[in-house]
Amino acid sequence: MCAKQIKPLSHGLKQKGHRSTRQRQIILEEVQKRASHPNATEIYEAVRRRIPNVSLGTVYRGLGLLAELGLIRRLEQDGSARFDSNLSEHYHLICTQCKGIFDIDTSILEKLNTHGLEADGFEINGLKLELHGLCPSCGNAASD
Amino acid sequence: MCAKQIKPLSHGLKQKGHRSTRQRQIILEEVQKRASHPNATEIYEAVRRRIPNVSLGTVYRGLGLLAELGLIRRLEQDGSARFDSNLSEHYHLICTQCKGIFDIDTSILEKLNTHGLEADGFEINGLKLELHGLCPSCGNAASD
DNA sequence: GTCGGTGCAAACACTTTGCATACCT
DNA sequence: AGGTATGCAAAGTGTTTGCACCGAC
Repeated sequence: MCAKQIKPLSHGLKQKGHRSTRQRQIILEEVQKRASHPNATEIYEAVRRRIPNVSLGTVYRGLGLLAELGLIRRLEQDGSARFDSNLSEHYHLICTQCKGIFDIDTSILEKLNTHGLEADGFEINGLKLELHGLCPSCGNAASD
Repeated sequence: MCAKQIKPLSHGLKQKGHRSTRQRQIILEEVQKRASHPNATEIYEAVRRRIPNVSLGTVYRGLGLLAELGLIRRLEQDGSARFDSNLSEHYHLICTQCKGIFDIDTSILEKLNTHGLEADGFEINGLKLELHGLCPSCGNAASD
């Protein structure tokens, strides 16, 4: 009982009849290793350092499955997918200059009012809020 | 004061040395005509009904220019660009079922607290907040 | 052994771009 | 007239998919 063996993957996968494979393990590890919200190509290259002949298709399928199972989060930036292993509720700040994505925790709402973010060195000049849910007609259809 | 002749396009364009063309006029009109946040293909097809041999490239270039000049807003949904002629500050609700995009005005923040949106028939189950601005390192670099 | 996963390459969807011609100013 | 905008088609980018083989269970 020494080496800490994390097994959230096989657990999560097998529940739904999916298999735990070396590729999926490593894809998950590589996403978790980065706080940088990597895109599929970045993960592909990282995985390829460990499994040289892994295919890009496998990485895309793996990332998609992990996101579907809720083991990672899928973001979208500049029209391409990015992935985040931070599952806690948080928001993102996108730097308009370097295009970096920074995690901002939910206390942002307080900070926005108190100018706390400026104290943290961030300079906010716009925000985009998307609500996800059901519109009236889909909501009604669902309850038929 | 009968026929309302809107001329924001030529005004906006010429300021920066761009030309006012039939294609751009019609592209703008077609975006303004829709509250549905159309994508480039939808606009292309609408424009093509009026200028049958317009090219998709022209539509993309036109939409990009109009967005750059601030005459329309560019959104991003499911990895493809969408356009919105509603320039007032507002947010979006994306229906998880029909994928429709609905405009929500800024009083949403109040409504979120008071469950006012539910009264409007929307069922919210997630939100995505993106802040846009400068991260500490880009902010510092800019002030050098 | 079975059935889902992988590697590979082709196909896809969306968008951008190079170039000769057309047209706005 | 001069230079920007257009039409057309090709190229680019990011992502998905079909299929034969491979490997987890």
